[in-house]
Amino acid sequence: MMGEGEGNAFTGTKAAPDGRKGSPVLGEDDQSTGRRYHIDELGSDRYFISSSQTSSDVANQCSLFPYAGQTGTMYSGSNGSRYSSLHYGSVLPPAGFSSSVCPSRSQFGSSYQFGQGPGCLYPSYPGTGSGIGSMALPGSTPGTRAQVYLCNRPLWLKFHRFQTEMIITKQGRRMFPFLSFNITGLNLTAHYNVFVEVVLADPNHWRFQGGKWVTCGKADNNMQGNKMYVHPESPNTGAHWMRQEISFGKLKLTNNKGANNNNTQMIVLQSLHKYQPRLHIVEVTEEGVEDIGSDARTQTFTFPENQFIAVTAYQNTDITQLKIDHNPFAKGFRDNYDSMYTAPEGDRLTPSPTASPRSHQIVPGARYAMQPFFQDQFVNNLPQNRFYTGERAVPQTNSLLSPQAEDAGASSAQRWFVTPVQQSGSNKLDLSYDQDYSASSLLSYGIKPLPLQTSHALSYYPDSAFASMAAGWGTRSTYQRKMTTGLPWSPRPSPPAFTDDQLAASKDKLPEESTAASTWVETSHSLKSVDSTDSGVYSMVCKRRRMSPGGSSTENSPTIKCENLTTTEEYNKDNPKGMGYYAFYTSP
DNA sequence: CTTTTCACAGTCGCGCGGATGGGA
DNA sequence: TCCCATCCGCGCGACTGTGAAAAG
Repeated sequence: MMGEGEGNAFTGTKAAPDGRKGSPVLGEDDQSTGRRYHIDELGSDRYFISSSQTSSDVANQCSLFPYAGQTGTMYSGSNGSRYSSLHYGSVLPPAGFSSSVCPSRSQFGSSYQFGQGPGCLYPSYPGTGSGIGSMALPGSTPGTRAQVYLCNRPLWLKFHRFQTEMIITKQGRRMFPFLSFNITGLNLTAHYNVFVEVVLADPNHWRFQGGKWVTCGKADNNMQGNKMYVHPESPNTGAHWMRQEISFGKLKLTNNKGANNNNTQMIVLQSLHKYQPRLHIVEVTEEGVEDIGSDARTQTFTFPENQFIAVTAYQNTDITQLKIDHNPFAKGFRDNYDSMYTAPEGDRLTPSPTASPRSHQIVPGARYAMQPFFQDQFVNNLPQNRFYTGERAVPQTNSLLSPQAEDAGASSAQRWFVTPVQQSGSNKLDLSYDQDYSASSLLSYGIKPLPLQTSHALSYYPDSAFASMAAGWGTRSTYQRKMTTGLPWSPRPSPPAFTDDQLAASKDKLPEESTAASTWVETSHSLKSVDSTDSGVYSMVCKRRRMSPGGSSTENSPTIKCENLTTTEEYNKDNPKGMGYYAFYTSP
């Protein structure tokens, strides 16, 4: 829980000098540490921010993670953009948590509804921290401190870069990306309810204007309706929750206030408002009854990259394209589904990496071996007929980028040029991964330990070597290889199970990961620059979709390559030691 | 003019029923 | 011949974004 003062600190840290909306989360997210990229479908990409359980020095944790020092309120900036409240390693006032953020079930009615009723929209944000901090609530004993991994985090980040939009309909629309978590640190035999709550992320009403999201008046804080979605498997034991991914793929969003109370599968939202999903884990009795007064048994986790604006129709074509590219249900809207990868090299819509002047800078395959596949392959895989021709002059993306991001410019590409040494390191990454999740885990997901990787192949179709993962990250690879892949949103366990040994091993690794994470943070500046640059490029490239093929031009190729380079690097940067596939938020 | 609603086409997963093959 | 398990194809429903029309 954060104090109000923490909010200031957060603002000061993140505020953009030019007054634009800063990058409250993106930049830092990308710097996430301890991220281990998992060879799996997209749903298996996880992120965690860990407060090392082996360390009692909470303060130290701040330096270990990208969000370090990002304590703050839900939103503190005048423009409402500074709402992320992250406080790793923050020492939170227990009082604030227990009463307003982590109400027992009996308190649920009001506490979990905040944001709905008049006058209760944000009160808890600045004052108590409202649980928006990506951490569990204090009060839980060290032995029961949970850690929550955000699955498919890279995908969330992709959307977040353009300001995620979620369609809401009267009959309810599923989220995509959907919320999926892995939980560790629970008591194996204790029972828990796991549920998601969606709260307003800021007090503003938003509208899409001039190619970007801008605030437009105040949010309607009178919105009634269900804001909570209890996982259908609740209640269940800690062992059960930790055994597999906890997916909320069936959670639906609606704007139908009348169909809310009866339908626990739907969360009622208001269009053009920004929301923040939160995960709650509540320890309950075996019968599923929450122990009233046991506030400490509730833990709340918030991932800022999960924020989204509810819309009845997509506003940003970038988001639309990302949805189409990654949502299996939208496969029918993908362009050149069959043709683009079956065409000869020269005829391929997607430019060959070797044809790009900058292709030599593309990160060699070895480095991509484990991670890059998860990230942004969609860009270089996009058919050229999607390339943006400048219809929108103001890339909305920029509004999400940190200011320094725009400084780095082209140099960022070279900064992330991968050397053979790095390639070697990536091989270690493979080992690292195997250690963490075992080779059997890899195999269970259909991942070949592969010899992949010439730089060419990897940079061009980086995800092709990992078809299952590609299903989520580079759906194009699916086209290319015509491989049957698991749905990216499949709730199947990943890793298959957390054995006690694995959990223990995971914990043991935390300090090491944290160390690596710290190193990464130091270089975050340049990384952010990379992100910024490529985001801008992407905005230009993919602003419009479904352009006539004749409108495309291979002149875009260099730009594409640049995007490819930077984006892939973006998700490599934090993984110098091959850790980082899994990152998690944990209670302090 | 902006926002919402609706019908639509395409894809996918699931369940059902029939066909097939092996064993008792 | 019967029983059971497995495989395959079909149909249905769920799901998606699109684009036009309606509503405000």
